[in-house]
Amino acid sequence: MGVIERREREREEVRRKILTAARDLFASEGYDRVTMRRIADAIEYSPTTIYNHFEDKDDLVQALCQEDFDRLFQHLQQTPSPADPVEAVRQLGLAYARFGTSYPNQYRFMFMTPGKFEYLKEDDVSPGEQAFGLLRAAVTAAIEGGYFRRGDVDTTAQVLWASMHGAIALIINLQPQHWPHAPAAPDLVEQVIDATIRGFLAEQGAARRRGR
Amino acid sequence: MGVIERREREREEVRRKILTAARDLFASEGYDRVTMRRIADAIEYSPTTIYNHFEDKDDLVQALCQEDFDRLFQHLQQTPSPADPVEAVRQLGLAYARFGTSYPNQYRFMFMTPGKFEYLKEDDVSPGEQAFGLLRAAVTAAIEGGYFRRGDVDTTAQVLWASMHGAIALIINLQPQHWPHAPAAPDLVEQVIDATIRGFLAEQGAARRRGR
DNA sequence: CTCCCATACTTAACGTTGTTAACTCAGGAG
DNA sequence: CTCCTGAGTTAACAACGTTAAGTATGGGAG
Repeated sequence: MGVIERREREREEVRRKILTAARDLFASEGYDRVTMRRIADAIEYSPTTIYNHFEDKDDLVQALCQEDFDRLFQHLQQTPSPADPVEAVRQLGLAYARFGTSYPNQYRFMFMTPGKFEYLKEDDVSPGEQAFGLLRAAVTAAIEGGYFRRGDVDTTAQVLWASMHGAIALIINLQPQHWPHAPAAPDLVEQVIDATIRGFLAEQGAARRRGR
Repeated sequence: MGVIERREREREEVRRKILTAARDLFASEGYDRVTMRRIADAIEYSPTTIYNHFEDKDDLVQALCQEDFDRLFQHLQQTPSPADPVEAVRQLGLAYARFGTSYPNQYRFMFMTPGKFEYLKEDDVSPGEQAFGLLRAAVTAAIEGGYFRRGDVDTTAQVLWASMHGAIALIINLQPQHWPHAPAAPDLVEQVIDATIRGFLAEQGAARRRGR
């Protein structure tokens, strides 16, 4: 009697349709420019149908966000990790920035919409924390290898995160051509990650890096 | 025949009423939570009246933003500037962060709303550019004094700005208690400015700073 | 086969939003 | 006194998120 399984599969299928349609619209427009009605139009259902699968717009968009965190985690995990711990941190930062600038609308919603982080408490290990864990691990390696100055791992990781976030946020929010004396976008990202890394180098690490 | 002057004065008065009412609501709630009707209620005029003074909601909120940039500039200008150029940069960064975390809604709108920067081109020297000019000047002094490594002034200033912006953005958008292993808010700000400054110190500057 | 009912979906509506067309009406100009 | 400018209001529009009420479809029970 696989009827209930089939039903569930069909239900999941509609849910997927909604999610992908919403993601497409979302990726090209912003949060408030995407309306429930337009999502419904895109999948050729009535607007009310969406409410059979999601509590409200916030719920829908949070489900989307959940998946995006997973994508981010996978994106970071797939970047090759060089043997040099400092270079590994650098590559991780660049990959993070690549994600943010490539999918500005998703990034905006993930990290720049106030009060959207509650669901992080739901799972014990959310994708968001997993992603942060990658950075944490890289920083730990850099500290223990003597490249980074000794200090709190979490704080160091957070500072790196905050700096990169700032670069990404500026780039995707204010069109660079409008602010004073802007360097090209990828340039800013590299300058920020390099400067922040330099700020954490131990004397020994700095010497080693100079010698290469 | 001062009648037209009086009329103009009255008109300006209503305009001011709108602006201050909008600012109050705006400061306590977000951009989209403040409606034209509520602003109108607050000043005891009909909603349509606002449209006699401002093109639309964006125009109103941009006028508000204009003023906020001016406030930011004055806030930065009023912070005491120590003789040590590095310390001056540091204090400037901290003052900037204080502004951002004290007025999160204004800050959000100034720097985190996409495509709101067009008006920067209107004036030759906008308050935004003036504020950036302060940072630029401080950085120039630090470089010319031999404290900061030689390099493009604008790029260095932008990196400092981006880093601080990242710290502020994280703090005011995601409530810190929700992210993993968060340091206290002012701590993060200090850690970020210190790390970034260290990243720009010339060897000579680092030595001088160590010796104090 | 028939009745029934759960479930997926739609239609139609409500209240709220930004915005505008059409008006009222006071008061100085001629 | 008449006219006209312009600030302000009323009433409405379309679009939004959301919901109550209704329709159909299709498998299980008698």
